[in-house]
Order: sequence, then C-alpha cells, then structure tokens
Amino acid sequence: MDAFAAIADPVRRSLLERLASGPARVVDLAAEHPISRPAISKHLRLLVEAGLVAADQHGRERHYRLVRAGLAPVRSWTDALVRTAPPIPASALDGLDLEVRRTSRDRRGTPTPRTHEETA
Amino acid sequence: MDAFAAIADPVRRSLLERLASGPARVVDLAAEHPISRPAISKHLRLLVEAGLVAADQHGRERHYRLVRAGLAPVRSWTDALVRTAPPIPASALDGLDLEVRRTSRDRRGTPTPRTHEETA
DNA sequence: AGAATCGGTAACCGTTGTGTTACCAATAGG
DNA sequence: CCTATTGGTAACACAACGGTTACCGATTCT
Repeated sequence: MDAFAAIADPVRRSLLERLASGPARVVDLAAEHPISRPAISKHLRLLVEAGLVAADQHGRERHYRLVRAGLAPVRSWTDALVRTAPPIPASALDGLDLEVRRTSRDRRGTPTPRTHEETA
Repeated sequence: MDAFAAIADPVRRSLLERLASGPARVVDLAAEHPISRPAISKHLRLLVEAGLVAADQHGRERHYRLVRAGLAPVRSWTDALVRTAPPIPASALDGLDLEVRRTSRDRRGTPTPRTHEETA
C-alpha cells in the first residue's frame, strides 16, 4: 500500500497524528482508540509498509514512531498539481482576440481552458 | 468522499493530473484511459463530491475542470504533520542528563521520543 | 517455575470500492 | 426527421478493506 492509500483512512491519520507527538506501543495506541488491538496492529503494518512509520524493538515491546519523510510523495504530488496554475503572461495574450473568435467553433475536443474563476 | 480518499486511487490521480493541463469531457478522459466511460464518470462524480473537480455544462457536453483549492485539506494536514518536528532548543536540555538517567527505567508507557535519525 | 503482559497472525464476516454491460434521456447535426 | 454523440445511471460481479474473536509465541516479573 502506498502513502496515498495509507492516509485515506481516518484511523490511520489519527495514528499518525498521535505518533507525531512521540513514539508509542500498540497497547498505548489501542487504549486511545475505540477499536481493538489487532485492528491497530494491522493499520500499523500498513503504515510501516507505506514508509510512514517505523518500529524499534525493545525486548518484548515495540515502539512505533512517525517517519515524516514518508509523506514526501504526497507532498510533492499535491505541490505539483497546485503549481500547474497556467503562467500565461498577459503579454502573450496580445492580439489573440481575433484568433479565438475564428476557431471558437472548430476545436470541439479541446475546449479553451479556464484561466480565471475556480482554476485558482 | 473526502479529498484524502479521493486521491488514494491511482486512476483518480491520473484524472486530476490530466485536468491540470486544461478542462476535458468524459469521452476525452475515457479515450485516454484503459477503463470504460461509466467508470470514468463514477470517478468524476466522486471527485466533484470531494471538491477537487467542477463541471461546466455546454449544451449536451460537460467540461470538467480541476479545482485546485480542493487539495487544501490534504496540504494543510501533511504540512502540520511534517512541521511537528520537535523544536526543543539545545538550551532546554541543559542539566537534563542526570534527570534522564534517574527515570530511564520508570516511564515505561511513554518512551523517550526520538529527536534524531528517521524522525526527520 | 508460573503468571502476566506485549504483540503478531489466522480465520471469518459484513461493507465498500471498482470495474463491467445494458439502457436511457438529451442535444447536435445531416 | 432521423441518426449519432454525449453522458448519466442501474444492476451486477468480484476484490479489497476494516473490523471482530481466538490463539499463539516471546519476554518480563514475582
């Protein structure tokens, strides 16, 4: 499971938020959540597999900790999407008015992209 | 469906990436993907519901466009998690060495948080 | 040694998600 | 007017998800 699917579950996000304040054991996390310990254990296994969490073994105890670097794929992807705002300097639009009018009925498959409104 | 679950699916991420380069119709998106048109349609419905996409009706055609603001929840959440790196100025650690040694075996439920290594 | 704690895993089950095909309404075009 | 295109939706099949209980091994403490 990748990081995107990992953070899709509210329980797992809650676990990550908890681990952000310091490592914890499975029993600790289970005590702080309304679901059973095996359920927590399974979520943690997915989070480890996704690279968002790591575990340190101390005798019979296992201390899970947050691996912030695992969020890098999510951050870079969202950043890339948000940053694709069309640059298009106003100078490039000079004298385009007549051209747009001529082709307004031809290019059906590729409608003119919005450059204002909710494109922000 | 919220934005987190929306971007968990690879197909939907692909759709969002495509819409980042300009609006498109369902048939266009279906032609660019290996799945059927109804499947695309259902994904788009979820994306609209998640606030990541909006549609403009033009006669019988429907032009879907990316709504970048819909990613705000994901960005703010990931930012918050990453930014929880323990500040802890070095000055606050002065004279703590003796204290730590005294309690190292007592505080079992709340182990000492990592402040180095993969915590980054 | 014996009891208790920690924690993983197997087996099972209901729900949800993702795809398909088939069908339908609405609009555009010859 | 008739046909083609666009696109939503219903019905269905199958896989995956998220939870439970039961059971197990390993370690720690008395």
